[in-house]
Amino acid sequence: MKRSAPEGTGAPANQAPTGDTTRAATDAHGHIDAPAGRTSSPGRPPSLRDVARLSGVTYQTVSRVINDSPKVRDETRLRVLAAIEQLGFRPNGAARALASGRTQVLGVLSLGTSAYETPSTLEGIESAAASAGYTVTFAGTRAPQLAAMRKAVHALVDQRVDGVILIAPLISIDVDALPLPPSLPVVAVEGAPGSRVSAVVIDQVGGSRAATKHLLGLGHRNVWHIAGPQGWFDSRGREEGWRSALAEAEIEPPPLLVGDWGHTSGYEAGRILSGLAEATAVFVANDDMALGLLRALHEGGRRVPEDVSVVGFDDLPEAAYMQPPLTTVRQEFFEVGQQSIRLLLDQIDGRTSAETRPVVPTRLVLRQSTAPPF
Amino acid sequence: MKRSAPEGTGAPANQAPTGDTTRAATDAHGHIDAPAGRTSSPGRPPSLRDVARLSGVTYQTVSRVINDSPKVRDETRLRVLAAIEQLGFRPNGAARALASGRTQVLGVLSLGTSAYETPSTLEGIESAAASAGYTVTFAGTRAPQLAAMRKAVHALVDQRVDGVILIAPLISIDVDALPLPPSLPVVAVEGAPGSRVSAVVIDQVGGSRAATKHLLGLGHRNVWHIAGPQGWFDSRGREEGWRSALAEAEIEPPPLLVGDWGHTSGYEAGRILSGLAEATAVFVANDDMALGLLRALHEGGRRVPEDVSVVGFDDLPEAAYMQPPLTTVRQEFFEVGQQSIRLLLDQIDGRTSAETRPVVPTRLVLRQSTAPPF
DNA sequence: TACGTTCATGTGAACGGTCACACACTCGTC
DNA sequence: GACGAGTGTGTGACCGTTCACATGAACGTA
Repeated sequence: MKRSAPEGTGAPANQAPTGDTTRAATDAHGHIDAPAGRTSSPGRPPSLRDVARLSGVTYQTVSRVINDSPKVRDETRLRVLAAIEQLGFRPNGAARALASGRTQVLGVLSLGTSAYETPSTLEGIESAAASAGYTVTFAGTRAPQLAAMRKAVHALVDQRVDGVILIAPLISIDVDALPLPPSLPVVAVEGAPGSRVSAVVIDQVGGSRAATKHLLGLGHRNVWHIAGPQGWFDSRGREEGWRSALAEAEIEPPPLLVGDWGHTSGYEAGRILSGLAEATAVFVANDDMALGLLRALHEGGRRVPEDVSVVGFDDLPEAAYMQPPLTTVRQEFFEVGQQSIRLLLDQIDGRTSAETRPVVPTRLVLRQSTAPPF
Repeated sequence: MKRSAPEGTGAPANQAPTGDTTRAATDAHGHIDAPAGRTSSPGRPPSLRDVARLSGVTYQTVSRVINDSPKVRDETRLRVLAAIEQLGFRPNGAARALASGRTQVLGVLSLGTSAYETPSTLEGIESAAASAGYTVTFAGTRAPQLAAMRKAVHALVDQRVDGVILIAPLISIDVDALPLPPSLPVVAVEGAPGSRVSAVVIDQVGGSRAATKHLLGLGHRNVWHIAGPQGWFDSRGREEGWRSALAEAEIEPPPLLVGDWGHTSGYEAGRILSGLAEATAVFVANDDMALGLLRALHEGGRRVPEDVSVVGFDDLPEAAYMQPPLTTVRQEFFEVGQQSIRLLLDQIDGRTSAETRPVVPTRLVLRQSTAPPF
């Protein structure tokens, strides 16, 4: 029933491509047509062949037109474009992909999208991809279990995406264990160093050093740190920056507090710190935890910045409106997204990019949550 | 270069259909090859035919196996599965889509993804879609201009997605003006009432009424409102709920303040309200603006909730950690995502869902930003 | 013994494009 | 006046599946 033979359109094949303007005019479909719609389709959307038939050329010529081939006479092109418009023709991506071997789709593999950073990075990815003519598909996993990740990879591979961006900032994720075809271009965001994939990294260490040194420079004798969960590249980098700045000042680091990125864990760390009179400066691994800390400090009767100075990391939009406005380290997530696409397209197009591991800078944004001690 | 004739296998054009088991056995390239990987592929990923050849059946049988057809002998199935495993075969989605007419991909059309609500909804969409065997593709626009939206729609249509979820809470967006094929299932999240698409809506009005009545119930003589930008369904619904609650109490609504959802606009509205002694209760259209308001009130020396009561909308994760913890109206974004997928799948599978316009409830979450006046 | 059934597998034709090449024309050139 | 070089357009094969149907073997049953 589906596969019916092409059948008597009644129109004899025209030999002279007259390009008759009169015809074009009379047939101008600019008029307000019946409410039903412009394409009186029998069911299946129009194909190259339908357009070809209507405009009196072969499907190949139509193909040339939709691909902007220069080898088409202007007159012909116009005729074809009119037919395309009239029929509401849109090329079939699946057929294209099958024939050409390229899908013009990029895959993003991530571990959940509710954190602020991910969607923001995604925006960068999406916009950069779009301007290069690519669409973006997501395959998420909430759990960083290998099995789930494999499944997500399969979804992408089955779709034959032209490239993959891997947002998997967990140290435990072994990129090489993922069932990615060796020929598939891959770019990792944060992490997976040493493996075959190139990566975009954020200058975590630099930002953390700047934050810690800022507090030290204010005159604090020591700086406490609320770290992110173990196993994250981000946590590690930030802790490292903090340690290195302290080491440089020859200060023995105080005990490390560890959170899980969430507000609550920052709050809990804050309960502990509230009781410690010597804790006059705290560098928190992200703004969310910093918010929790701020609240705990407030409840504990310790004023910020008079009694305790706080520096966060991320520069979320709300950081400027916290109580007090939070001094923090800004990360350019959008740029991360853009850069990762750039890198990926380089791989796809066989360009050998000079830098395989671009570092996106961070910068300290001073607001009102820090002050000299006393 | 790509289309090289099948060559140098030494095998003369075989007249016997490929299913020759003997040949398959001798020619089995399944031998343990160099550590490089399991598939000694010449370039192109393995296809049904490759698997068929290796396992001594026809491509059709392999097709049956990967589609779990019951009409395959167990022994055969095992043999095929082994070959699939050995070759690392993965079905080609494009070819599948072309032949079957279904892509198993759902499209999401939105206007940017950095707001909290969108990614959260997206998560719901993604997880529900995944468990139904669908992948999700995004087509974003930052600008709600029709031209940009059309382009995004085209990206989805060209991909031949099986259905579309439209996140476009702007009243001005005319769904029917989008170049969506009439046969394509579409579900809108919030809005676009009256058009051919079904929609998932959030009980904005109910939530707002609850918020306003709560403030009134506390003894406030009046309730001010900081609304979202004009042109959003959300803004409208929240304003409506507020108005209706006031009307019910026979209170003349105070002048409306209008923001743009951002922290800053809430802050600015707050500067105004700080100077107004009679403004003892404020219902803000979202938590972000509420945060700005809180900050402005603090700077203006007005205590919350002692001098001014504040209720927000959304229940962002940070609401509980604001200063003071914010009483707000909770929206279940994740559920919105799930519901929209459910509705969409109903359309795709031709199920006639009982409800075409499910309403996701909201609920007032009491915290510490409200109190009786004085 | 012949014969319809059932189960397992094979066959050929789509699906809607792209690719490499072949085929007319129309020129300018010697 | 035949010839090589563009142009623009057509032709056939192929991409990797699914679909509808054909075929063949094993099995009762008349």
